[in-house]
Parts: sequence; C-alpha cells; structure tokens
Amino acid sequence: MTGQQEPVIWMRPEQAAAGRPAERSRAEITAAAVELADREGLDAVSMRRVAAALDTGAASLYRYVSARDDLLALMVDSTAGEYDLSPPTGDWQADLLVIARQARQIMQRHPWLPELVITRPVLGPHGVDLLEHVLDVLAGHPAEPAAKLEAFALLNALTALFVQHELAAAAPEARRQAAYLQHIAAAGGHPRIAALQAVAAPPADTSRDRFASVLVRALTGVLG
Amino acid sequence: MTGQQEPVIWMRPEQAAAGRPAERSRAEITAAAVELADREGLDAVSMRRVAAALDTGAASLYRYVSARDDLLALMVDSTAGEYDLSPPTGDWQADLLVIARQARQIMQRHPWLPELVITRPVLGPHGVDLLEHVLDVLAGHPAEPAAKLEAFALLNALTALFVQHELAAAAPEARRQAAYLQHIAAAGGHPRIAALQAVAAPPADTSRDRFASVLVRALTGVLG
DNA sequence: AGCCTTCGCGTACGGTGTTCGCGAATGTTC
DNA sequence: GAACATTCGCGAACACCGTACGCGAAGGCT
Repeated sequence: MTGQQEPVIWMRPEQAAAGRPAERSRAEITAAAVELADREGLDAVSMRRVAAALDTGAASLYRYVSARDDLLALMVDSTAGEYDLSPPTGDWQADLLVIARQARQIMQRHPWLPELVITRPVLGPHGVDLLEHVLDVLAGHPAEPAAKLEAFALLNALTALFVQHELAAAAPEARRQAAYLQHIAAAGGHPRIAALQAVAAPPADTSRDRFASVLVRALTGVLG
Repeated sequence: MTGQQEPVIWMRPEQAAAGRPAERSRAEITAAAVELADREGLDAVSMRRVAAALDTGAASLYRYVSARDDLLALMVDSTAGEYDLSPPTGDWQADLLVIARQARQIMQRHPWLPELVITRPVLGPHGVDLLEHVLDVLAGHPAEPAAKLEAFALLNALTALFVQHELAAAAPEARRQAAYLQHIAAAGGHPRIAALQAVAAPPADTSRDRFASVLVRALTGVLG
C-alpha cells in the first residue's frame, strides 16, 4: 500500500558496500558546485558545468546524486556547516541574534543561498546540528515545540529575505522598477506614491538595527 | 554614457501606433499563463505551452513579451488585481491584516504565487494600486517613508512564506524530511530534536492566530 | 491603390536535466 | 592467481527549454 519512495540523500550510503569504489566524494562535488555558484551564480550550476569543473562527464554525477535538486540540497547544507556555534548564554534573544548575524554573513558570502533557503528549506546533517543548537538556546523557553520549529524556520527565512533585499538593491532590475514608480508618480492618481518621491536619503545606517528589531519582534510573535 | 536599457514591460506600449494590429492582448496571454500555472504548476508555464494554449507558435509570444520573465511579471501583477481594497478605517493594524488575509487567499488560489512573490518582487499597475492603498492605510503613521515601503514588502513576503509553508506540508518531500529527522533522533547525539518527536499533535487551530500575531509583530518591528 | 509598419511564426541554435547501456575497474572469494 | 559479483565512469541520445532571425502576410493611412 504505502508506496516505497526514495529517501533523502543523507540516508543513502555515500559509498557502496561492494564493487569498484567511487573516485569522488559528495563533499568534493558539493565544493565544486558551491565554488561555481559563488563565482557565476546559481544558473551556472548545471550538471554539465559542475561535471566539467571536476573533469568528468555529466552522467557521472548521477552516481553521487539522484537529481539536480539533491545537489542543491547538498550545497545548502554545506553552508550550514559554516556556523560557529558557541554554547547558549541563557539570553535566548541575544543567542538567536548571534545566529542570525552569522546567517546573514554566510548568505552574503554565498549570494545564491537566500533563494534556495526560501524556496526549498532543507535540513541535512549540518542543518540538523544548527537546529539542535537553536533548540538548545530555546530550551528554557515555555513555548510549544512546534512554535520553536517555526521560530527556527522564520529565523532562516527572514534573514534570507533581508539579504536578498540588500543584494537586489544593486541589480539593474531595481533601477527599472524605480523608473516605473517615478513614472507612476508623475502620471497622477497615486498621491501617496508621488509623495514618496519627495524624500530621497536612504538612512542605511539604521538598516542593521532594523534587521535585528524586525527579527526579534517576529520571533516573539511565533514564540508567544 | 548611461547605457540605454529596456524599460519595464508596463512602460512599453501594448499596441503599436502603426502597422498591423496585434491579434491578442497581454491580458489574454496572461490569463492563459495563469490558468496553466493554476492547473499544472509553474514549471508547465513554458513559452511553447502557453503559446499552444493560445493556438499559436512560441515565437509569437515575443511580440507581446520580451522574455519569459516578463510573462511571469504579468502573471504576478494580474493576481494583485484580485484584491478588494476598501477605504482605510483608521486602524492601520486591522486594515493591514485585512490585506494580508486577502493576500493569503489569493496565494492559496494560485499556489505558484508565493515563490514568484518571494524571489522576484514586482510592481505593475495593480501592484502599484495595492501599494498606494497600503500607504493610504499608513498615512497617519509617523514612520519614515522608507520604513513604510519595507513594511509593504514584508507584508507580501511574510504572507508568501506562510502560504508556502502550509502548502509544502502536503508535499511528499516533507514526508522524506520528517523521516530523516526521525532517523537523526533515533541515532542519538541530538537530544533536543529527539525530545521533539515525543509530541505529535499539531495544533492547527491556532495557526491563523499565529499568522496574524507574527505578521503584526514583524510590521511593528519595521515601523518602529 | 500603394506604401509602410507591424504581426505571425517556422526554423534553428545552444543549452538543459536525465536515462540507458556497456566496457572498465575493483574488492572478495575460491 | 583466477574467477566472479558488483559498482563506477561516462558517451550518446531524448525530450525539452528560452530565444534570435527572417520572411511572407496583413492591416491602417494617405
């Protein structure tokens, strides 16, 4: 009855018990994919290009990964290994903020990460360690377990949104969007938007505080 | 010096001033794409498939849209036309919650929307109307204009995250992820996660309240 | 009626993810 | 050391994809 389905990649053995041993490792392939994404963006991470970076053929990758999605999952989890998890201090808000700030730095290091984190949240071995740590930080908090899980998800997703927002500001697409808003303002019929154009100075110095305050408030929202 | 770049699609005239008139309209194409996405998901929205739904060739679409991204932008903006915008009551929190709940319904109607809203926020004519309305709701609020813009973005993105979360719960991928978590819990070394498995009942009845409380708290976070 | 401009779209190019099948390579067993 | 079982590497192929080009046809304006 219950259709037997392929398990998550981390539950499949990396090395077969018998036969010819593999020439490469998941870590090696993941590293190549991450480096490619860092250098040329997520769209450059095609099976062929990753394989080429490893001096092999595209079909070979399927010995290590059952689909491209698996490769992306490996990439995401590998970045979860970049956290520096120090023991909880007892102040859960402060501890979570430390996590969030690290998340922000990691995502800035890997500009392709926010999109992946948001569109397909995935927990691998490193992600599980991170989750365990967050649960440890929240151990004394009286919220329900489900709420703590949601808080973890929100921490990741909100940080990803923020980083994506600040990375997108430099994109040429944002300039087009701004031009259209200006066009709308000039056309009339949208007085509030037109009034917006009067101010120009973006107070960037307050952005980091805003990141913290929004995050903490949202977290207290889920944790009740 | 300043490289002349193609403007946003809504600044280009839909109908050329001279020559043979177009046989179709942007709205027609957008409707076909939306219906296709509603029925078979976003991946089914390829230029060829949309064109086939309109009984035409793929290349024809490029008379109406300069790239597939433009088509996706049209789809997103068309859903922004589904809001029912009633005049502000004076209670900005309540008014924004009304907007957010509508956003949630719209996104549930169009399961492909959250991903697009999150990964490429786009403002077309309908989106601009929505923004104008939100600014109207916040007219009496003393926050900086930039903060109000961020509040608008956060309202959309957070709602999209929530809907995406509740839609993903039914996906088979979630079952795999849960199985892995259970595996980790059984393996030891992650006591907090193992403790999580003890509880089972997901109190779904409180989810709507959580949506509201998280949203309001996050919004008050940006608005100061 | 003629012109001018745009439209429709067949065709083609370079790319994508993924499958199949087979020869080669290896650890294990006799 | 030879035979075997099993896996690995991967070339080739398939079905798509987004997009550019170019040309015949179609319609509005003068």
